[in-house]
Amino acid sequence: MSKSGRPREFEDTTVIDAAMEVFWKNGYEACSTDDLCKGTGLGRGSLYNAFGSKHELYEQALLRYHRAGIDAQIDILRRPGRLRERLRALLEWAIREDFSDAGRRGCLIINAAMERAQKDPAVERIFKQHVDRLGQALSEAIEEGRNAGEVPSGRRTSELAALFLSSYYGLRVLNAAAQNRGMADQVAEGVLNVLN
Amino acid sequence: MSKSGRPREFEDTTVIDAAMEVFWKNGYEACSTDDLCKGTGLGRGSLYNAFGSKHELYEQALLRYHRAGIDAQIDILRRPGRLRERLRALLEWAIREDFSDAGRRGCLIINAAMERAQKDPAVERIFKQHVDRLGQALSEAIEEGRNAGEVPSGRRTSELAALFLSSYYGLRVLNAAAQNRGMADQVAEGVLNVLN
DNA sequence: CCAATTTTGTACTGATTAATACAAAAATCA
DNA sequence: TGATTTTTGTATTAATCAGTACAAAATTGG
Repeated sequence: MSKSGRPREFEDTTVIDAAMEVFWKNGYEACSTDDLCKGTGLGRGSLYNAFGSKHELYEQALLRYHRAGIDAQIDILRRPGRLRERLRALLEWAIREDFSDAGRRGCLIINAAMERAQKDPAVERIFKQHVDRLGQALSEAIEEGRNAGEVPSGRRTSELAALFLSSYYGLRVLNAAAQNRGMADQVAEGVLNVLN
Repeated sequence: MSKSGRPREFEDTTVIDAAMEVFWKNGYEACSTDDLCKGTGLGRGSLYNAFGSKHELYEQALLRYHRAGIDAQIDILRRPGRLRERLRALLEWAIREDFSDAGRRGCLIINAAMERAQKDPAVERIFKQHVDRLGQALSEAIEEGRNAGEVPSGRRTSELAALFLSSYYGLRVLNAAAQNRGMADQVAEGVLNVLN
């Protein structure tokens, strides 16, 4: 064991959460290491000593957001009840997020993917995993709904899942950029009526 | 009239197109005025003399992309034929764009909106206009399809248009970030089967 | 208490940023 | 031709960038 030395004055997860807020608000390129110091309350020495670089901290923030977010979404999809109500709950959760007072930040994973997936393998990997897991959970929910007779025949699960997935991401993009609550509600209505 | 002085050695539209490519590839924050000089072939003097600032050039590039893009999309939706085929043509056009050799740039308007709509009124305005006009054209096409008996009854036009719109933007986001051709085709299939 | 170790804050680095200053170049008009 | 005007390229600016150097501070083990 190494001699322990001066103890850290912060919790890693607390700092990562604070950094997440900074990246969420500004994006990666438009946020400086100084913004991160101010947002986390750490000095440069501590921040670089603990996390190595702006990019490593970004990865940790994204990963943490990804894990918490995907769990929340999957939980909603696995709650008891009819398929239609579970899908509605997911859409309403997203709309609530996108129109919250926190101010138009959208979904950090989508923001990051649009800004950086093309040139940042870590971002691409996390986004793909996020999409994969949500798609998987959607497929399972739809299968259950089918077994309960809640899915119109003649529609494949994979195709319905793809439709929901794209609508869901489209909804979140429209929400983040256009902030039109009426349109958001119409999207949700249109999506759910696919099950009629 | 002012005395004419030394004539410009470039065409404005050509330079804006070149700048568009630079912004498209890099985004706004991650591209420097030097990148723009190299991409357009102009020196700093010419560039600033003609366009004023990085941001003004960005606006012009976005506006030009917006106008050309929305016209192309609306043209596709107004072509003769059944509604289903017109929608398919639009989706296939988008997929072709997103998987072209030009390399994973996605839709410049969506990229710009995700990066900047929140803090840049010009970007927000252009994005909203883009969405509005595409939504309008979708509604008109759906109405025509309805009159031709191609739309299942019990579905409102506004709601179908919102569903197509969100799916369309979601598709483009998924394409840009995940580059999964199989998923793209499934989305298209799922969207079109809403008309069954 | 002291050597060893780690964290912390600050000062600093060289690179890059958007934008400007300005003189030379190239045109028009008288 | 020469006064006037605009464009062009280059040099330069002040600010900001991500990251580092390093000594003081704070801990543990002996």
